[in-house]
Amino acid sequence: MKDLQQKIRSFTDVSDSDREFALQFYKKEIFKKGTYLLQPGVFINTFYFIKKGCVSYYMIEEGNTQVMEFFTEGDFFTDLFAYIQETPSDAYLEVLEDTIAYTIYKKDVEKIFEHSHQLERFGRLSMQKAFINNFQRVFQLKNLSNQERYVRLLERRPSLFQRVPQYLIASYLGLTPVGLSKIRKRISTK
Amino acid sequence: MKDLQQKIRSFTDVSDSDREFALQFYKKEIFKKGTYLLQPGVFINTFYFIKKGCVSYYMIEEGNTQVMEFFTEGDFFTDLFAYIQETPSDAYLEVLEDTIAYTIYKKDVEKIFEHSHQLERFGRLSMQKAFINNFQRVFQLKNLSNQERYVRLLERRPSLFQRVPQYLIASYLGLTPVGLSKIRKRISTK
DNA sequence: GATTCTCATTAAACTGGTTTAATAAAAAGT
DNA sequence: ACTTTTTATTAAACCAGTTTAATGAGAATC
Repeated sequence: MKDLQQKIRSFTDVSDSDREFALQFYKKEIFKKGTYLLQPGVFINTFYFIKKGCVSYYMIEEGNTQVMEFFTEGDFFTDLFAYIQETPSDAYLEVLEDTIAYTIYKKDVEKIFEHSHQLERFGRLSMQKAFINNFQRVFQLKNLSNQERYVRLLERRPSLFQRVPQYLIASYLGLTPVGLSKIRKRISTK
Repeated sequence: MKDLQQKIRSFTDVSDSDREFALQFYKKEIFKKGTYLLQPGVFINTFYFIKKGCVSYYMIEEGNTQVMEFFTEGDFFTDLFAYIQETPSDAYLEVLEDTIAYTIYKKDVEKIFEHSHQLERFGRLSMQKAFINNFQRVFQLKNLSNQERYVRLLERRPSLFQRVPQYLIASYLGLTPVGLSKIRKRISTK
């Protein structure tokens, strides 16, 4: 759990004993490609940390798959919207590659935050991080063209294009596969 | 500061003494229409709570004003992105109506979170709220048509249309004024 | 090795927006 | 009250995407 320890440390200073307390609740799990960690209508009470692998977070709106996010190595994730609000999810979490993750139940996460002021702070800073990520998403969706968003994704997460089919990336960018293909062509011929 | 007290209470249980501790740092301020609370290049070290009035949060991208949010009565706000990251802002916070707000400095916010575990938790839950708001924004930008977003805004924040010029609402929705006008016409003639 | 399935590209017709510019109406300033 | 400024609508030309359908190429299955 070195990677998980390191991740926690990257947010804020937590004492060794606090970190030990937190880590005891995590358990390592392996998920096969094609597994659903979550489906619509279900309550989600698990938080995940990816050690190795890739998971997509998407919804189906009027028959169209809408990819909200891809999670990869080093990401903490869950359907945070349903998790926080404690409502049935509208989303899928689908394992795109064989994945190794550390998992923890919400009730244990709450025990951790309850355990000390420092760990509660870790919780606040984690939420800040989640906010920042999401804010950048809003910024890009609102203020950048589809082409600009494609180019940025290519720059910032190039490995995604190696491991995820293009039609899912198109959906993530808010495009159809045809639309993305056109953009790629436009770029390559100039 | 009844409204501010109530707002804090709505997040989590905080003892009377903790609440007193927090409230001491807020001061009431009045801002005239047209005032900028923030401009690009500046560090923001203030958090605001609106008692009465309206403030827009926008950026200028390639010459175009891009409204990210409107804040009104009962909203906690700042340029949370620049505030968290402690980087110079890219944004404006412009007072759209004469506004009464309670303001607090970041260093005092940090004192508050430091003061007790319960207040730290209040901080975490506030961040969760900010995340949820922003998540819904991503959802709508990605998965709804412009027309659907317009209709929803009309339903959910009808008073905005009374107090904010339409071209700013267009920008908030990710449209030009001409585009919004067309959508309004399309809806009214069916 | 042949077949099937999945995925990316292309073409053609279409659509919901944009840009630019003109007009009208309302609000603000003198 | 008159003028100026701000805001919303409309029209016309345009464009970046969509939808549908066909084609091709690679990977998986038998």
